[in-house]
Amino acid sequence: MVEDRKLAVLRAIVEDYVATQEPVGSKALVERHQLGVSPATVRNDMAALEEEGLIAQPHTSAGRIPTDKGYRFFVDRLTSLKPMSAAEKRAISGFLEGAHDLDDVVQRSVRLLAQLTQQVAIVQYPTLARSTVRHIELVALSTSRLLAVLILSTGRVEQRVVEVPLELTDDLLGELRIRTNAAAVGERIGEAAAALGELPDQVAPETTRTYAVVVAALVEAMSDHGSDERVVVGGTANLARFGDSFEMTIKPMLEALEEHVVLLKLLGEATSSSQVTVRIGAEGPYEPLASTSVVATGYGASDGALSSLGIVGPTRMDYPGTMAAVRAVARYVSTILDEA
Amino acid sequence: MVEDRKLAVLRAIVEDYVATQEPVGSKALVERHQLGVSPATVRNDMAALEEEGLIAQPHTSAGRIPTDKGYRFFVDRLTSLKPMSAAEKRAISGFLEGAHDLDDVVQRSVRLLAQLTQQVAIVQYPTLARSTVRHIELVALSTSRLLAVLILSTGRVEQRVVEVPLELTDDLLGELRIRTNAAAVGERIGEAAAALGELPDQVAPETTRTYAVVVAALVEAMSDHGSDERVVVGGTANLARFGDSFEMTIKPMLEALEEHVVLLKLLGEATSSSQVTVRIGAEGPYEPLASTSVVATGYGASDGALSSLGIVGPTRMDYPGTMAAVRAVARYVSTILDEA
DNA sequence: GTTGGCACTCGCGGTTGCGGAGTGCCAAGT
DNA sequence: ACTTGGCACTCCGCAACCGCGAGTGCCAAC
Repeated sequence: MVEDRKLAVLRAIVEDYVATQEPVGSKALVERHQLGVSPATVRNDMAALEEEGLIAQPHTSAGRIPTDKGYRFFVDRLTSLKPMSAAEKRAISGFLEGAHDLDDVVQRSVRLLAQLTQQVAIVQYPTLARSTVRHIELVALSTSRLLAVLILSTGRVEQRVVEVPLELTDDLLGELRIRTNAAAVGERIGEAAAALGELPDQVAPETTRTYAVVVAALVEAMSDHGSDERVVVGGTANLARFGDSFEMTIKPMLEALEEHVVLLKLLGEATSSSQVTVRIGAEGPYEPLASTSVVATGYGASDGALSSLGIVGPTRMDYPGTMAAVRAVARYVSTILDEA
Repeated sequence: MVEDRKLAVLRAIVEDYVATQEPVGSKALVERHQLGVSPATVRNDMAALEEEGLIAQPHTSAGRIPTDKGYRFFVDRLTSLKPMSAAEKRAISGFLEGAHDLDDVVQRSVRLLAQLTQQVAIVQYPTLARSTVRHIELVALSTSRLLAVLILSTGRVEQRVVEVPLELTDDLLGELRIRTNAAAVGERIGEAAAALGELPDQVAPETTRTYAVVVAALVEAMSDHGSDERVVVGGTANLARFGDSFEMTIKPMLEALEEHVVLLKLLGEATSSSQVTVRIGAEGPYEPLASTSVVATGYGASDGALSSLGIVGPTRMDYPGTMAAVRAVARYVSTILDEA
């Protein structure tokens, strides 16, 4: 079938270009892949593929390279994730095994992902939206200041120092502790914030203001880092391996990596899906990264996708391998979070 | 005085080279600075400076650039920190004002430092060694697991999940909580760990193992992140401004920035001193960074230097400005920590 | 629809040839 | 004892040039 061979040619071009990083010509193609046809035939196919906008030549009389559209086609139709080898699986679980902390899990995931894909890895902290309040602890610092500690089911801990208008006695502190915990523990942060918000009205008038400031701090701790989510980046050293134009790729990339808001936007699309999402070149929302791709997926405990992780690298990358690695890491991290 | 002029020439060379990033010749020098002598005279001085190893020429018949030794001389003898302008001071305190978290303080400091110096900024988390235990909280997760939360005077919070061999009752948990707090609160982590270590022997035999595992987790939380200190990096995008050779400077830098152990070593020398320390080029312990300099200083609450922060950049940098910025940020951060 | 042949294109690497900035040295001046 | 102008020399950087070779498109034959 002619159509079939054209696609085989596209696949071969993508694979060779990814491997060698050089435009690939018709002759080299038939040598490296068993297409069973002559270079001339391949040339005809290439002309057709170019017509369709799937490949392009950097200059007349050079080999072809895939266009963004070509990669898109390749990813969507010509590839299936290659499963991880047993050794790789062992490496992954081994790497994530020893984590005792939420911070630690995230940290290790980034490192792992960067190492596995040889790209720049990005991991978003588990979103708080779905997490519940595990415990609230209030510690007196002086007679007028206390430390409010908020412990969430994801293992995240937030803390705020609060100045209170009333002198802090043990009794008052105990009462605060009991009431805030009663109102919030076990609730999702949305409901917890609401329940806490009503507390000040339910207590003796002279303590209303005190309750109000403490509650305000807790609610702020919930919403603050809850919506303004954090990301961690790793494997920046892999930028050095890109060999791509510094100005075009590396510089904008470094700038983007500093802007966590941008990263969140890049990952954002993938958060909701447990599929691996691929954004190729200029498909994304952020122009400076027009010559890079993002491979990302949602992850999280079994009660629904909580957050996302992924990698960003040059459009010319090993999509099947990268996608498989991203998926594998996401799954393992999800399991770990489930256990905790 | 001839000696004086030679030093003026060295200073001029450093300043011009830092500004233009190009080898500076005798003619350009007399034009840009009022040296009051002819180019020929400057050439003689330059020859002398080269003799002493303070400057060098990249190739015959090019201008001169300072050597590491030249920079050293410049930093040690020819420069004094230029004080921050009022506007800069305001910017600094404004930037750090709104921080409510230890994480937040560190995060903001990195950003601030990176922005101020236009270099890559590194901030080490306040060391735990001198900090004291503020509170220990134990929360039951199930009948056999509890979450141990350790709150330190620096505002740092560590947490560990512990599997206990005994069924957890409220009584047991309360007892654990009271005893661990009694043993540890107010102590430096060294003493706290020691005091906690004796706890298991002082309780009813059937609870000894339970105490032991909880204490082990707490002690581990103290020592773990206490010795293996954490650092935060920011302003990587400034690498792009270096314009230096990618292979020589940027690549090893990216690699070093990933290796937090290396960064700690780089900052390490400065931790103990409240002076601003400058390490120029190959003076440092890490060969790949032979063409970069580190400007760092200790910072921390008034009870002694706790930690360190600084920047790393190309040897060709504005030392006076950078040193001033590093010192200013360190001071402000120290004040903030003192208040908390 | 496939294939071999052929003329053509064009980027890349190496070479060559200035121009200019900068130097070192020397002899003269203060 | 320094400083200075002059001068010959060096060598980098840049631009132009050239030839090679990979690769293409097209066509005529199968």
